[in-house]
Amino acid sequence: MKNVFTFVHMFTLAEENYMKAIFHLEHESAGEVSTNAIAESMATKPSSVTDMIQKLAEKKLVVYKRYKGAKLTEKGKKIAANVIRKHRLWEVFLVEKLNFHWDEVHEIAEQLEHIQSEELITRLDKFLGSPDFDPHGDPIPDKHGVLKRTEKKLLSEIEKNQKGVCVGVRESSADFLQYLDKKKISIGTKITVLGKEFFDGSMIIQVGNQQFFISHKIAENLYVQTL
Amino acid sequence: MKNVFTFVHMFTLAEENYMKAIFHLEHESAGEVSTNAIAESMATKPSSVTDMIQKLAEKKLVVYKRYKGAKLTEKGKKIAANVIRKHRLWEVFLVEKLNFHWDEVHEIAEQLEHIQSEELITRLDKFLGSPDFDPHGDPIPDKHGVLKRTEKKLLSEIEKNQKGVCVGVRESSADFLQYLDKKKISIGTKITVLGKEFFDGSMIIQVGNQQFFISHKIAENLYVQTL
DNA sequence: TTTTATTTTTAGCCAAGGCTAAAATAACGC
DNA sequence: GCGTTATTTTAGCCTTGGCTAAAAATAAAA
Repeated sequence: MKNVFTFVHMFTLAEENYMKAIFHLEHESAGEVSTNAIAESMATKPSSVTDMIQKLAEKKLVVYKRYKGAKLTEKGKKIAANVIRKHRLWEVFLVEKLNFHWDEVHEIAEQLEHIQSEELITRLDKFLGSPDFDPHGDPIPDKHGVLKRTEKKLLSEIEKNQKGVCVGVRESSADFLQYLDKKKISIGTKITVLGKEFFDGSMIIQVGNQQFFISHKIAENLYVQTL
Repeated sequence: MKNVFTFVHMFTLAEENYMKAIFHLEHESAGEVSTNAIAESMATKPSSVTDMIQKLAEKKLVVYKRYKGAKLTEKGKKIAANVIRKHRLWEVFLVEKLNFHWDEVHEIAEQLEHIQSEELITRLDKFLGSPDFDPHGDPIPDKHGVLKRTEKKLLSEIEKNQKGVCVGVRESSADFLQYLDKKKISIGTKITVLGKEFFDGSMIIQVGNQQFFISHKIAENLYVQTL
């Protein structure tokens, strides 16, 4: 079977970015995605978003009804997943091969994800050993656009005395990633919840032989797989 | 000393492509580069070129006088050399690491050369072992924009019974590169001129243990270093 | 249900980077 | 030197993807 991403049409940088944003927003909360939500996530204006989703609707990449938000079509979903696949593969490259730190790669991958060559991605994937996850623990869609679903929970959701292994981050700002580094937390790190405060959701956790306090804000941005 | 390519301003894709084209044309024949020549090399219209070189002139990237063509300033030259540096480093990556063939890499490198991150290029260069030449034998400018000058001649310029080692190609179309492959000629291949026809410039050459005829057109597109 | 607030869309404008057609300048041939 | 030809520039238009301001639709509150 031929690679699903062999499209006749190419898409502009802007189009790809819109589809990617909508894809992410659909996964955060199911159903239609609002114009405002897209605008906010892309740091642009709602009026610009309306323009673009109308164009995408004409190209059958999203389903759109006035005032009712947008939703990717199957075709749109596959294109978005492919952009995300490229983004995450490049992040692996940057970290594994060029020794970048996980908080430095996002911006560069935002550019690399738009390079147009399926052959390039096929070879890059092979070169990297066909990784399943990017350096932040996010799953890499396969060449058909399928995302491996993982059994991950937010650290904030797990109970006192339970253990988990860090599998990803919900937010990947440099600030947050640098905080995690300072605390020696990275993908694969084992975390034990020693105490949990009901009032504000803060926790005392054990990482290696260190025990320390973390706020709810931290706990709700860290994905773990319970052990 | 700080890296010369640490510019405050970023340039658009179109601006970078124009500077690159002018850089190449200046190296083909010294002096000002004509509007028409730029247009032809970029497959665009002379009127579009006039527009752009006027913008580049305002930004002090080229020197321009109406009807007199354009010439890169020192700043423009450095920017162009940096784009070329990136292009050629990426070509090395594609061939050496991803096992692309030398006739497949140009298009992809045309896209990759515009990725903006000096740190990325610094690390890529190191990862590749700081190569001096790209897969077509073209020299890679150093981080200050300096091109190593090489003692290369066209095969068509060397005399009967002389030997040379192939160091590059003047033209790098897929057709030409595939012809060379068929004849088992690549960078590093030793070539001996067994005979040379004055009338049409054709030659009989020896490559490995094969002897064969080549036209002038081939000979004037192959760079060799005489032995 | 009516008013008010919020969200979304429309209308009209802007810059970048293309294009064509026509005008201006330079170069060539005699 | 003068007309013809080739090159270059200008003027005006187009598309993409932004923006603001105002209008319209929906949602929330009274």
